[in-house]
Amino acid sequence: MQQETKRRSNRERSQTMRAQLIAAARRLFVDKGYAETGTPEIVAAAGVTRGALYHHFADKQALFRAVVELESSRVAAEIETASSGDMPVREALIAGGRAFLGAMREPGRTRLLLLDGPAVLGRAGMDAIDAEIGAMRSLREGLAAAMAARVLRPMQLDAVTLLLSSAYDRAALAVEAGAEPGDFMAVLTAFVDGMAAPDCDRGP
Amino acid sequence: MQQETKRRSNRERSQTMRAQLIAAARRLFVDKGYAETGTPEIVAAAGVTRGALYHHFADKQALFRAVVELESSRVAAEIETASSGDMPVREALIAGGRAFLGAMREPGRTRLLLLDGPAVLGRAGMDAIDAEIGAMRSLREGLAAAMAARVLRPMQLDAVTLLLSSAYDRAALAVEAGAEPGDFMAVLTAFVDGMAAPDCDRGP
DNA sequence: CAACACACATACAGTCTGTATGTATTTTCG
DNA sequence: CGAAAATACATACAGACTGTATGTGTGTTG
Repeated sequence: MQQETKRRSNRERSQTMRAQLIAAARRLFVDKGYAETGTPEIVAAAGVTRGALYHHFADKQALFRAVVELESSRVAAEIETASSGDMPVREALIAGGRAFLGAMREPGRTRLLLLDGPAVLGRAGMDAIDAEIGAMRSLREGLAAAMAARVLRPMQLDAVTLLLSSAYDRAALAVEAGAEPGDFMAVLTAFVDGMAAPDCDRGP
Repeated sequence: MQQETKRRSNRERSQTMRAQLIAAARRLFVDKGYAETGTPEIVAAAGVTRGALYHHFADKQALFRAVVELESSRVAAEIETASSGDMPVREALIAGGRAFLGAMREPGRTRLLLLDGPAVLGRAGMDAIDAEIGAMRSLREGLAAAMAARVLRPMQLDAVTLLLSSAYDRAALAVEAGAEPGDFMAVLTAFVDGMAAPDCDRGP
């Protein structure tokens, strides 16, 4: 009986330890929220001590940030997979939005990204993450393409992106709370069409 | 030199004490956020002890809820003052929205109502307050009137209210961060017009 | 005016965060 | 290869905070 979990390189040890801590923290942050989750509980769930945590992360907030960044990138990946095909810009926007709502049904994502995230990291901090590696990045690109193709009227891109993104966020929260996704998709589509170039052709 | 702050009725003592605690807590919650503000600091600012706090409020969260409810009602009052005149329903909606953005420039309101509020009280708890005594109440009524007047297409009222409300919230955050209010009002107006009844007459 | 309820202060127990310090393992380099 | 340095992690500690229990004085009530 040999213990094969010996002789590991430092890089590998760090990687797996960080992953373990992030995974354990994610579970608890999702279940109980950031404020109600203590670091002793996190390290117990990960099977290590607080020394490991504070060696790899500056503080509890830095660990939370790592959890949020990972989750945010996963949501973005799902969206880009769903809206990558070469479809018309308006339909790509709608498809991306639908994919976002689907991705946000993964349990805990709304709490991490829409409730605790802004409060713990600040709205600016959360926006920075969202705009760089999160869903807002895809949305912004889609909107820019739609404006370039004259499908949408020219408007301040930042403003449009923020407001539409925020509406999608709230829709994700409502859907999680049991609302009918169709009702919200209808309104979101109306929002998009409200910015359409003025030749007045809404769908059937 | 008589001390005239003697002989006070119990009801009056409670009222002023609650008001003092709420005012002191508001200042600190706004400056440092809910999590970073301790109850010792709050009672010191109010010139009393923690005994008073825990006599009038079940816990720190209950005090925060009282702060949020007061602030929420003040915002709603400003909105209803601004959109009460008998103007056309669409213009009343726009005016109410503008009043909301104005009211939210009062320092600290975005943090209380849009960042810490949802995280501390939960989205459902915050929605309950907002829908009953906050800005969402006015918005919902305005939208219902617009649909009844066939100015807006019939859509799920809850969905429309939530999504538009959320977009206004984000606009308030952006304006506070230094963005141009006009850019955001333009997009918000486009959202409203996207739900307009299909006779295709947007303003100039 | 006596009994009671209320408003508030003080004291205490438990828990959490961040840091300082100690130890074992890995990496670097003469 | 072996000593020195760096890294990974554990343990111990100080300070702070929350909520509760308890004590005291002031208004209220029968």
